[in-house]
Amino acid sequence: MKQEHSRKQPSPDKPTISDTTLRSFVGYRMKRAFNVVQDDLTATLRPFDLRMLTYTALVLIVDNPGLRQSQLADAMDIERPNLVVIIDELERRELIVRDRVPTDRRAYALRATLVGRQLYDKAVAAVTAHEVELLAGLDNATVATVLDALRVIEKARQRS
Amino acid sequence: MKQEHSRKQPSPDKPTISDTTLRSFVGYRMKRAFNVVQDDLTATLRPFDLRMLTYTALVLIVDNPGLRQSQLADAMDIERPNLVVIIDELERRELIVRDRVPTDRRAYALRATLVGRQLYDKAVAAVTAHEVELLAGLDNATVATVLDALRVIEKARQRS
DNA sequence: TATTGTTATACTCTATAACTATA
DNA sequence: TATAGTTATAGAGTATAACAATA
Repeated sequence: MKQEHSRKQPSPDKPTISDTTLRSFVGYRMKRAFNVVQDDLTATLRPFDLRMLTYTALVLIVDNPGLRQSQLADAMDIERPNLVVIIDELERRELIVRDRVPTDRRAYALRATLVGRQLYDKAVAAVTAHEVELLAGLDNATVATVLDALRVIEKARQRS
Repeated sequence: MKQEHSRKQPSPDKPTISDTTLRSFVGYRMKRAFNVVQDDLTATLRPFDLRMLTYTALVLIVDNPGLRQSQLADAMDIERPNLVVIIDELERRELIVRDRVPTDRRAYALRATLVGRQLYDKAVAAVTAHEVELLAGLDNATVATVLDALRVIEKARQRS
């Protein structure tokens, strides 16, 4: 998924396509806005050789030293098999280590290395800076309202 | 992408993983919320044998009769090659037709059939109903604020 | 030469089934 | 039996290069 959504400049000759019906859906607006956020994130993480998934995994491991792969998969809302290659990559780059858990020799305790924590610091700072720029057009109260609304939507699934 | 994000019930024995750092990012919240919205959309469209992409294409064709494939690809923000299979599927199901454009015999004018318009009506109604349910926890002013903020974020890419 | 639609191809993300080694 | 991690595999969504037909 190269996912760069290249910006086409508006071609002034062709008639514009109406997406009025779709615009009335919050889901459609969320997808379009999220595409922009994700493209920005991808570009921001590229200098660190991280993708959204490797970044997310690294952050969660730094913040939760010793967690198991199955816990991490749960937290990331992905299946265990799909986490394996992500962890493989982070381990190969010596950003994290897989420690055997003495009390349960089936499991691995994941921990970040010093290099991993240093990359974490730089990547989190870069993503923070880019988000500030991306949200520059919104005041703090609006952002707070949006975050709150997103939480309500995220939790809405359990009611269904 | 089966993408059902199965709800795991909280396991009360295991320690909970902290995602405090990630929660501070709007992008992370948007992804988690959008996953819920997309899962709901997928489930809503399943009875109509539509996916998000085929649904989006059908809506845009009904709303913009006669548009070209390249225009539709632009509107959907996907590459032309990826649209071909989507249009193939809609045409095979006789929801749309590809009419040759007399003035430019390279291009196709896309139009919905009666069956396509009927499916459109039913699908749009179903999606609308599900969105109302999904947003039940939010008042109208909040939804309006969120929609406005999403538009600002979507447009923010052009400033970068 | 440039554009429209197409084919072929590859990469990423996701899901399921089945295996191993432990418990 | 059940669980943790793994392997193999398949299906979506996306991107690029190259082609034929037409402009």
